[in-house]
Amino acid sequence: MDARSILLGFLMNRSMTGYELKKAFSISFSFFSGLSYGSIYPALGKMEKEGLIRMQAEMRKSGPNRKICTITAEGRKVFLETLKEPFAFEGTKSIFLTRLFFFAHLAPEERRSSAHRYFESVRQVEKTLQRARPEIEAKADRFQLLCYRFGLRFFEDLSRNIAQTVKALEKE
Amino acid sequence: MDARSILLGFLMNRSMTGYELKKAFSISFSFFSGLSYGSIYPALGKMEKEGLIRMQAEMRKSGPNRKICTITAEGRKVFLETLKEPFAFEGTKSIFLTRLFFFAHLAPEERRSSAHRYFESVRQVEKTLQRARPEIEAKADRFQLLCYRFGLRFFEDLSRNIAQTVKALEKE
DNA sequence: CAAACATATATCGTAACGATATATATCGTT
DNA sequence: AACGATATATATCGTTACGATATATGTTTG
Repeated sequence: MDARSILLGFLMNRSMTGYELKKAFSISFSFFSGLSYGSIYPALGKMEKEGLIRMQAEMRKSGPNRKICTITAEGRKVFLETLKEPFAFEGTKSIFLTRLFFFAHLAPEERRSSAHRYFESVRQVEKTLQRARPEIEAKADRFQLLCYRFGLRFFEDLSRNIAQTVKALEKE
Repeated sequence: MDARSILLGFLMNRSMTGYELKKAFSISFSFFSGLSYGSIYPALGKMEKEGLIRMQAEMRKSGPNRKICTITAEGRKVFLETLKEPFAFEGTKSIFLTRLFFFAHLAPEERRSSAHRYFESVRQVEKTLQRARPEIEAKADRFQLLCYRFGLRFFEDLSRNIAQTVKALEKE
């Protein structure tokens, strides 16, 4: 799914500004998807032109002016069609494997420290996700909870997998 | 690592054409990284201008003309510097979780069939990777073998994780 | 002998990222 | 009261990368 479909997905529930859409990602969504403002605002602008959303400018006395985005009937239709399309595995890019692939060019000590530092960074993200549990459980629907649990297991597996690789690097 | 560093990494071992570089990906590298011609040729052109590689045009009587890329001393230096930089986890995008996140908008039967089809596509990639074993073991160095084994475990874990999610979708 | 496949390079439009610019409002602190 | 830091809010710019497409030659196969 491209940026536009994801934005439409969020707007299916309620109207939001570009800023709110960005925040929506950082809460429950960030560990498996994410969009920057450089993607959000151009996508919103295009979708308004195409009639998938409406944007109402709101002049406020308190705080900077906002543009509230509301999905149209056409937008809902397009989103649901996209969601119904079948989807298959997409090759995931791994910075760790890309680096490991060329590790022959590093000294043994550089390999070990580099891999270990990466392992720690993964553990850090894992812990952050674990701590987000109350926040996510308060807001998520049934399927978003499945996403969260998938994420927990994913990081558990990933940690174990990297640990095994680090171990293999250490006995050389 | 960006496209350029990966291309330099391959050129560390031997000189290659853009076409050969593309093929190098599809063998052992494709399941965790990959570049299209739309990335390769512009990146090679730029690196030649910057003096990281040399490109020798080869006029052949048999077959289309080629441009053989050779890494320079400066290119080797830049690659090794990049490889030595520390790296951390980068949020991985998952088409499965992005879809699952919005599954409330699908009918139960659509959810089940969609998730199951995705599961099958992952199994398919897993099997392809398993079958590539002899080919990879023949060419890979110690670290590239670690990449391969990481990949096998990764798909094993991923399959199990998706299967659990599919199971949760089925009992509703 | 034609079709299909493999070799080989290159560009175009589009999507997306990350950085940056701009502006207002609030909150804490000295 | 003044200051800096943080939060709210929109937008664009340069760059990277992808996927599709164009172009051309050579080889294999039905």
